[in-house]
Amino acid sequence: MQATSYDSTLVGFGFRALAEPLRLKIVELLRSQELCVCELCERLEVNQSKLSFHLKNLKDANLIRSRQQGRWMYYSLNLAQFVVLEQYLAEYRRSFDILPAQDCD
Amino acid sequence: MQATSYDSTLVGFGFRALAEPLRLKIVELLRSQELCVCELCERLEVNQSKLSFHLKNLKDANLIRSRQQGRWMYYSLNLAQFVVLEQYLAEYRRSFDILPAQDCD
DNA sequence: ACACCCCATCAATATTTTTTGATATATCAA
DNA sequence: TTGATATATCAAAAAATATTGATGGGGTGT
Repeated sequence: MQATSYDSTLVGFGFRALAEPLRLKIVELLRSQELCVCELCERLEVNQSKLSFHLKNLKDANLIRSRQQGRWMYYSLNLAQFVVLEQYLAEYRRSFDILPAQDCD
Repeated sequence: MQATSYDSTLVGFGFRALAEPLRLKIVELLRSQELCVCELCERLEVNQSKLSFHLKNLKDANLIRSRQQGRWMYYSLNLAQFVVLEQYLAEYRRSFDILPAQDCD
């Protein structure tokens, strides 16, 4: 891929974060609304510890942000990072110049 | 996410396939050229068995295609599936209407 | 036919990731 | 302060994924 500014490692972390079904559900829920952990627990029907693990994973991948308010922790999407991933993939769309393989023998 | 036509499961498989560093390297190599397994082996400096495992994974995710010619197997990108993933992410870019959380207490 | 080569697959092992349950921390309310 | 609640973290177990080395199928050339 030609010289670009993104960090391929971070992109990898992003895809890895989205690779888990529960985490994909989390971001899909957050797409319409910021939510607190307890709300996510209920809607996804998972225990709090498991949810916390996956939220941390998404946060490490920079896909979500957290905001504490009193006892509650609210999570929301970090859309900028979704754009980073989208644009990484968009580079592929522009691959008009893929060469056929050279014969191997 | 509002009603769309893609299969969220397939999208998940796609992200999962791209979540592995070696597989990301593979698709980045294929971006400029169709390549046979032996060529990929050399360039990535991995053994053939390992490569085969990851190629199968990418193929199951519909991200690459294979073409046999004689003894050689040539792999190339399936750009359409990259577009599917890109468009999945593009939906997030359009999330202007994310609501703040309702207070929990 | 034979020998050789490219690649896929398999079984065993190693590694990574996830789940679970327990515990810790921080906040709030009384 | 005390007790209750929300969330994070930790260690151990479980599950999923990846690696390795061996084997086998199919194609090629002799």
